[in-house]
Amino acid sequence: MSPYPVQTDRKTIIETARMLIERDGVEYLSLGNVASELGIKAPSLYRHIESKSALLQAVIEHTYLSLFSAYDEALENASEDPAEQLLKLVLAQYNFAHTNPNTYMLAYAAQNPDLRADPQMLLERAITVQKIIVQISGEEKSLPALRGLLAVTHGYIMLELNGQFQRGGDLSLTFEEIVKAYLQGWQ
Amino acid sequence: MSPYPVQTDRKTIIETARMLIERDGVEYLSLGNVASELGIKAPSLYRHIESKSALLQAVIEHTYLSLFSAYDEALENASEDPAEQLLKLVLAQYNFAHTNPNTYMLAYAAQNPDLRADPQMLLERAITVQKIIVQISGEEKSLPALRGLLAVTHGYIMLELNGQFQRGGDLSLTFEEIVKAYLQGWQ
DNA sequence: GTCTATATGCCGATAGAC
DNA sequence: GTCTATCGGCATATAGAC
Repeated sequence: MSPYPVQTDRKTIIETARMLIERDGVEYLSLGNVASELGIKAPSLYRHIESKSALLQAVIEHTYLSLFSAYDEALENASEDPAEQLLKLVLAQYNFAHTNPNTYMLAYAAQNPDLRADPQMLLERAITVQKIIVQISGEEKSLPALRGLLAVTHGYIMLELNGQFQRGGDLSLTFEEIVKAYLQGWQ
Repeated sequence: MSPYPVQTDRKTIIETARMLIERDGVEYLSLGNVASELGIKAPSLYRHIESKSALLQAVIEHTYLSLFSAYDEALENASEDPAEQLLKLVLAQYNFAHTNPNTYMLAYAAQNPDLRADPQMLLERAITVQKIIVQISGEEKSLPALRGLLAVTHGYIMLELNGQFQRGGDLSLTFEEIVKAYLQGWQ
C-alpha cells in the first residue's frame, strides 16, 4: 500500500485547476491552491506537470476543445438554412461563455503565444463557419462577414460578462435579435 | 532646499502608472516600478496615493475621460447623417484602443466594482449615442441596436488586439465595412 | 516629501528523504 | 508519488528618522 492516502494524475490536476479558475478567477490560481484542493502539497504537483504555465496551457486547450464540442453539437440538429445554422453556432458560444465565464475569458484573452490555442485548429474551424456565411454574404464578403460575426458575438459576451449592460432586459433574447439584424446587413 | 532632488505629486504618479501599464501590461505594474520610474522609493508613494488599487482606479478614470474626449472630437466635424456620426464614433473608439491598447483593455475588463467607471457617466454617454441610432433603428429597437453596435465595436477591437485575425487584410477598412453592414441590418 | 528598515505574505520551483 | 525543508524573489504596506 502507498504510504499516503491521496493520489492524483495529470488529468485530475488540470480539471481541478479549471474548476478553481472558474470559481475564483485565474488571478487567484496558484499551485498551492490546486494542491490544497487535491489534498496534497504543492511540490508534489511537479511529478505530473512541468510548470504552472504548462498547466494553464492545458486548461486553455481543454477549454477550446469543449467549445468546439459545443459547436459540433449545435450543428447536429440544425436545418439547411445558413442563418439558422449561424445563430445556433453563436448561441452555443454564448451559452458556453455563460457556463464557463472565467475559462472562456482566459482562453480568448490569452496574450502569451505559448498560452494560445493551436492556430491551425482555429483556422480550420473558422473556415467551416465561413462556408456557411458565404451563402448569405457571397464569396467576396465572406471573410469580413465572418469576422464581424465573431466580433459581435465575442463583444456581446464580454460586455455582458463584465456587467456593462446596465439597463436590463432579456439579454439572451437581445443577443439573438442583434445577431439576426447583423446577418440581415450582409444580405 | 529639499534634502532630496526628486519630487512628485499625485498627477505625475497616475500618469507614470498609465504609461507603464501601456508599455508593459497591467500585470507587471507594481508600486516599485512606478517609484523607480520616478526616481524615488516605493514607500514614498503613499504620501500621494492611498493604495495600489486607488492608483489603478485613477488610471481607469483617466482612460475613460480620454476616450470620452475622443468621442466628442469625433462628433465635432460630423454631418447630420446618423450613420456617418455613428461610424465616426466607433472609429474614434477603435483608434483610441489602438493607441492605448493596455489601458483600453484594463478599463473595459475591470471586474472589481471599485475599479469600474462611474455608471452614471457611462449611462449618459450611452443615451447620447442611442439618440443617434434611433434615427436608423426606430425608437423601439434603439436599445438592442445600440448594444449590438457596442458589441461589434468592442469585440472587433478585442479580437484584433489579441491577434485573432490571422488572415490579414486591411483590418481598419474591414472594421468600417462591418460597421456599415451592421447598421444596414437595422434599417 | 523622501528615506531606511521592516513586517508580512504569497509565489514558483528545487533538493532530497521516505 | 508524496513529503519536508528551503531558496529566492517580489509584492503591498507601515513605522519612524531626517
